[in-house]
Amino acid sequence: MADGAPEESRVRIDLTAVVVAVDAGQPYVLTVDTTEAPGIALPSGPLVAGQRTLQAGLRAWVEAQTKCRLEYVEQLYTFGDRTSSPLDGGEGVTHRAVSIAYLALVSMPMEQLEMQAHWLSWYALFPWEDRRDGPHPLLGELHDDLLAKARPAASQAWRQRVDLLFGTGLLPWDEERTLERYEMLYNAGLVDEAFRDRDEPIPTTPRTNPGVSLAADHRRITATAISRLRAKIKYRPVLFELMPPEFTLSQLQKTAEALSGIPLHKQNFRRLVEQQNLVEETGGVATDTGGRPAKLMRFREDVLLERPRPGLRVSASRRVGMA
Amino acid sequence: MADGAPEESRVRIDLTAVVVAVDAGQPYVLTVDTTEAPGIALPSGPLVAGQRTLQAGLRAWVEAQTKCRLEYVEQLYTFGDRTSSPLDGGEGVTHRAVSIAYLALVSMPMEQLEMQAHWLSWYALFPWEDRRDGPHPLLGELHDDLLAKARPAASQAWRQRVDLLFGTGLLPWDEERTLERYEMLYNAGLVDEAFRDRDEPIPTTPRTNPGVSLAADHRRITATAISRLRAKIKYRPVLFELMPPEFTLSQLQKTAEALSGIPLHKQNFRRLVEQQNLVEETGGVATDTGGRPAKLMRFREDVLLERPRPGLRVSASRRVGMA
DNA sequence: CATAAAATGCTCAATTCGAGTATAAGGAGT
DNA sequence: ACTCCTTATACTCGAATTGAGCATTTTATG
Repeated sequence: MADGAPEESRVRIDLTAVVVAVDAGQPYVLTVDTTEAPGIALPSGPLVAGQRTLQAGLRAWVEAQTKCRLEYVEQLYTFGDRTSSPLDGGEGVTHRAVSIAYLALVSMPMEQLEMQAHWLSWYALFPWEDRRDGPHPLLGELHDDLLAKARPAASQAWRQRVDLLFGTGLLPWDEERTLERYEMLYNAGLVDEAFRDRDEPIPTTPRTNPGVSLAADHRRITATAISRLRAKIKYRPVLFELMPPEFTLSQLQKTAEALSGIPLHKQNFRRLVEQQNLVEETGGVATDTGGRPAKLMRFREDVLLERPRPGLRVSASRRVGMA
Repeated sequence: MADGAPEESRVRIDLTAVVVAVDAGQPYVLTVDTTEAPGIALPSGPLVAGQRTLQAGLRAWVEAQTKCRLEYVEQLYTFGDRTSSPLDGGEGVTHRAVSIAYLALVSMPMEQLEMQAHWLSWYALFPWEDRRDGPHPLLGELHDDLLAKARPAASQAWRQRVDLLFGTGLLPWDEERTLERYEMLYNAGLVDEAFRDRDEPIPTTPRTNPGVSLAADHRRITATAISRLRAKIKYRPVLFELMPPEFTLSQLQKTAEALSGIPLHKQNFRRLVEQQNLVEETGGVATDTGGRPAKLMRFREDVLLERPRPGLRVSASRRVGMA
């Protein structure tokens, strides 16, 4: 146990937020512009003395940088290994930064954000993760590029893993593996960060960087958030954190599809929501549907007390999405 | 973004490990004896300069303190809020510790541990979590004690939540909610740590502390590990990290039961394992079963490349366990 | 008033799942 | 060798869940 060794070094801790919102069926992350190279980053800042909890520190930073007030917040992961370059500051004290990342969900706020803050579509970061209209055209290219990276020796296992993650083959697409897919692309040198992190020039030869890059390891952190969120909507009612107080079942479905990136079977989706008793009618109707008006619903807060693990076990339609 | 403010404070980071092993159908955590009050703690130590990654630092500490070499390691959670007492050190530098907790799985090692290191049965820490022979006798008491804590105002919701977590009622037991149960007990002042953390004397009046206490927030960290592990065996083949190279299906089942704390239906368990193609026969048989010899199995490493989310979707027998 | 667009309701077959029954193959005791 | 006990393994059955599609209702639009 922690002998108070003199060698002990205090490191800097950054708090980083992936703030997610969905608007008009599109998912967004909250970003801030920076003056440095990549230009776009997640809101973040160092943990400072005054803050009573880590979360409080995070909220403060996000509000300061974006004027966005957080609601639901959960811890994601603590990064300390890779991208934070171990540039020692000098005399015995290590300056390596550890960053604690959080996932926050807000229902799209109408308030004006800070000037330098923007909502960035998360499929701008990961185009291949959007399969709502079938596999993304980019997927084929990525698949080929990845296979080209195989060292002949391990090529069998490599090929299998590529197929597993990017599934152009017989294996089903697993939408929760966003992080693993990003990491595979990173390791294969198919995203710009891979070169940037090693201070190599970004090659322009065979392809263009698929998706927008972010500062530091922020794109990786965002991938972590997506993986987590896509998994979590299946067993916890977090989806409702993204919804306005009243919504139609179609809007709810659109939100679920936006997050998971796959099309859902409409009738089965309703069945799921209803039999899980997640929502109740408000009495009102939405008439701007373009067809039969939809009943307005609200989340039943007390499901949290009733059901052991409420959530929407969404799964892709078998046909659709494989078009 | 992180303006290099002078106010910025460097905090101390502890790396803490929950090392899990299963032996003879019983789950254990690796502990070290300390000289301070609670006497027992998880292996842990501060993050120091030399270590290249957080995991490497963790492995080093655990090996140094226990002589146990880690295999599978995954990050659990970063604690910074609660129990780490915010005793400021003085002059502008905060001494609050953040601790990054890891879950490690090893197949029970035969090597001798360090003197002060021991394997502690995790149900010594959380007796109520073991329902392999039906609900633990302690559960009734806990349930009553918890209900007694209800402020009359919120009593309805409180009662529901108690029932949801400790389910003496109609709701099914959710073995994954170990952490939430521990936290409820903590908040209700039913575990000793609740008083210790506030420097209050530990009351002896109504009851005895259910389960063994650990140093600092280590019991909470262990609860987090259990929750995570119980969830994870359902969708990733982590169970095999705890098994010897060859094993029988019964041993595998015993291990699954040890972790999840619930009895499983034997025939269905085999069906699951087989249809998931998680294992293959080695050819050998185990004759020390006390009955018909069992075929020896080994884990099929390549399932990691084949199936999208291999795991054992274990679920309790409906009858058994409610005895 | 016909038509299009959604919303909502219902059916059906294929799996999956919980549970139970039946059979096989050893060892221990007589 | 035979009986009994114990565990392993095989197979069956009904209920619940799930993927998919068809049918009907209710609006707005032209």
